[in-house]
Amino acid sequence: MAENFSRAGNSADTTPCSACAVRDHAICASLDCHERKEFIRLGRQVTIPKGQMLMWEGEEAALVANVVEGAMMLTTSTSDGREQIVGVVYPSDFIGRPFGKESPHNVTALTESRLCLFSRSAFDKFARSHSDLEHRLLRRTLDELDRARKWMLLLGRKSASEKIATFLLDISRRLARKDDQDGPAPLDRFILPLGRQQIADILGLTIETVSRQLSEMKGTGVIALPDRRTVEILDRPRLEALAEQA
Amino acid sequence: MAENFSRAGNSADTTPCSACAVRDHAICASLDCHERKEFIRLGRQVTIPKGQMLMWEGEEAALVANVVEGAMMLTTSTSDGREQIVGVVYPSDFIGRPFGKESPHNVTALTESRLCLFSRSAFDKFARSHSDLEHRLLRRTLDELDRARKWMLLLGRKSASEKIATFLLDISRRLARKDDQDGPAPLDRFILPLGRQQIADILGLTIETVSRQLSEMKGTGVIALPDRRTVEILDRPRLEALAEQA
DNA sequence: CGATGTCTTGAGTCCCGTCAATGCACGTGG
DNA sequence: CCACGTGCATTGACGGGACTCAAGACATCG
Repeated sequence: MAENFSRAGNSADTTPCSACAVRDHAICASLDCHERKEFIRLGRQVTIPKGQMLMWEGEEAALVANVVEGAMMLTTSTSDGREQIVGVVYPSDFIGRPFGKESPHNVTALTESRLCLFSRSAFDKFARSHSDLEHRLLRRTLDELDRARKWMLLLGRKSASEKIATFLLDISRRLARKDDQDGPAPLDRFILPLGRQQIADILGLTIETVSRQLSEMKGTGVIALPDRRTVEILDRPRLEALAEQA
Repeated sequence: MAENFSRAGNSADTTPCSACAVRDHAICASLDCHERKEFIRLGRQVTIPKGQMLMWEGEEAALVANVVEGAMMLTTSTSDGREQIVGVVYPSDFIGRPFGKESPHNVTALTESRLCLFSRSAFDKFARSHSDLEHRLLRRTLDELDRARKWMLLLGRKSASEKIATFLLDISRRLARKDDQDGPAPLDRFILPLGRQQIADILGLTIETVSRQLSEMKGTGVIALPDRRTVEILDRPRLEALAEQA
């Protein structure tokens, strides 16, 4: 299934990890030099083109991966086609469903992405015998759970304008460490890895409502929209007020 | 803080676990006899009265626990008081935030509940040195994450009637193993551990909409409502159709 | 330069939230 | 025992916020 992805790893390079940008942030950080060599032999580096799906909801969960570069989304949908994005992952994040039979959601590349890809069965076995790796995966999963639950408050209880404001603040924080090597300060200007429809699918809105709310905020001078993919936050305090920050 | 909870453990009983109903389902199942004795010494059994809050959002995450009996809810709220229930836990489920500084949500007893309570720091230390326990906690957390993400689809994309139908089916499945020792078959008649407002807070609706939808379903003969806390599913296939099961 | 996909804007509708009154069960005390 | 208060739940009337449907604008690319 994944055989047609281009192999990015150069076979002359014995340790692709040494040049890895996310080595110290991903779950691999728990491994020492020797373990890492063993681990890397189980997987391979692949590049996924924008828009390509890597895992399917309900299919066998055959793969897991670390995101090295790019952005991907996790989605589910109802039988009649309504979609909901249930997560967006960035470099150093982990994807796939360890210790599970089937994938609980679709995984699709939002931008061209580089991954460190493993078969789930090999990963599971390795993880079970390296408890530091499991520990790190546990912490990551607990963080993801917190994030998902916080998002449930947004989906269930916030208005369209609050949703948009919260989304912009959230993404400005999450993009901070990646696009520029800017430190942890949130960005005031960034390029969305998502189109309008995808923003709608994250927030539980329609594309028209997203568009209208963004135009509204542009009109009141809270943000600027230099082009359709770029957002500039002009008045962060006002945006935070709109988001009803908890 | 938790000093005023009644101690349920009888000091003459050296192994409260031997009589524990959830011993083989909770994370403790990963421990052998010796480990379990060591583990139990770190914690204590407590009983929480209905309505009592055990953890507060944003407060220091000082406690973790296994639920032995009863039901509890996890909630968050906006600064202006809108509430969202982000999880409901039943016997054998785990609560609290290991390896974290602060609790990400409130935890409140829906019914009188018995817990196996631990200080987080002691639990963290014990878990770090017992990787089977951590493994089991990891699996549980991954399951919870799947569940939370599935709920995001409901919150973001489903209509009021679909929400109610999905909720009823979900709770009939989750109550099955506990109320009666009935096996895994979902119940067709059960007592809600939640009031109307709490159902609304789970589904991202208002109490009035919940009430109207339930009355509607009662009117069409899909369910019966013998009293305000009891639900009887009369026509499960039709209820499943209403839920737009994925 | 069309062709196509994406986004914006407008007009109209409807679902669900809001406000308000009523109903029902339960407990307390006169 | 009934009167009364309290806390939930139900039901109705109404309005508004977000969805739906439908053009039109804009960008990108062959």
